[in-house]
Amino acid sequence: MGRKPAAPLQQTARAIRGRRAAYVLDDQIGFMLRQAYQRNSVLFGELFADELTPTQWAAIAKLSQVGGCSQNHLGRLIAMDAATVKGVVDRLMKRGLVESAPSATDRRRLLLTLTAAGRKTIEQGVARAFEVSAKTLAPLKANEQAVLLRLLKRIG
Amino acid sequence: MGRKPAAPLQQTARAIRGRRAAYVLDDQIGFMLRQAYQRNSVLFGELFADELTPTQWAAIAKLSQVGGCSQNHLGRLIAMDAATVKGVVDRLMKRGLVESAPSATDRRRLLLTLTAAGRKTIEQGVARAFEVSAKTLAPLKANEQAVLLRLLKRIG
DNA sequence: TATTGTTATACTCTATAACTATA
DNA sequence: TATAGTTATAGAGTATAACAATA
Repeated sequence: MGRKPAAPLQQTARAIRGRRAAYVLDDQIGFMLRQAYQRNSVLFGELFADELTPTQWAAIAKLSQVGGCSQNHLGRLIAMDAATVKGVVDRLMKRGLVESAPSATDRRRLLLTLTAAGRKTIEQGVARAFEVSAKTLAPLKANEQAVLLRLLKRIG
Repeated sequence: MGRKPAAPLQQTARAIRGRRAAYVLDDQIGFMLRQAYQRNSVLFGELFADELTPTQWAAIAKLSQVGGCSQNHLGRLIAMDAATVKGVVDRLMKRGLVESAPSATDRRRLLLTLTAAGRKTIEQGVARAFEVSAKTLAPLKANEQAVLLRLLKRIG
């Protein structure tokens, strides 16, 4: 299979020469990020049989990682707005995966923790979550995967 | 600045040796994609002063690129569900950026096109859209940007 | 004054099912 | 009949702004 010349580089070269580069939507980082994230979400839905959304998984995985924290702090850890994380946590509590208790030291805070069911969900989900990541990256060779992750982390 | 060893590779190596790798949310491709896309969206919102969302921009940019097409076809071009694209197009028509007319050759179809206002929005937005892409990629050097785009396109 | 959490509102994404018009 | 496209509806994530309680 022949490799096509990289469009983004052509664009940059043109810009340097002072000519107007065409705006090609499909070559823009935002458009690519959206498409890649969408494909990842579909894979997640297939492997998790729609028990949990990627966002809900992120919330309980992070909660499992840190042991327990306030609602707003959890939001900061997983890059979610206070209003957003509230909705996510509400749904997780309704399913009995997360519980909250007022903090003893600061009565503004709600201390979030995983329930026994929540911990079980993590235990049973980790292998599948790894598989989602592997399948998302499957089009790339191992060294390319590592490069992508390293670069992606720096623009996040 | 010292470079830290790449965690994903360590994880893979561990998995190969049969030991259980820890699931670190922040090292998963899906989590990174979501964060990067979110940062891109924030930059978009800043530069477009919330006149348009990234999705709406994608719709009119693609429409400008292809000249005109049916609603469902547009959805396929920008990886959007038929129901999703309908909402987006409805909002764009309400703002007078897009108009629709029945196709002459296949009367099932509605041919979508940009209005004069829509074409003006594209003209005035392209420079800013380029800037959004540039700012999103700014943490990376030029050659790293090209590598990221090339790899990302392959997992989208 | 700053922070935590809540509420209200709006847009987007996704999925399903039902429907219309045409091939 | 089969297909392309549209419409209706619902649940979820995202963000902003305004607000009350607490630190």
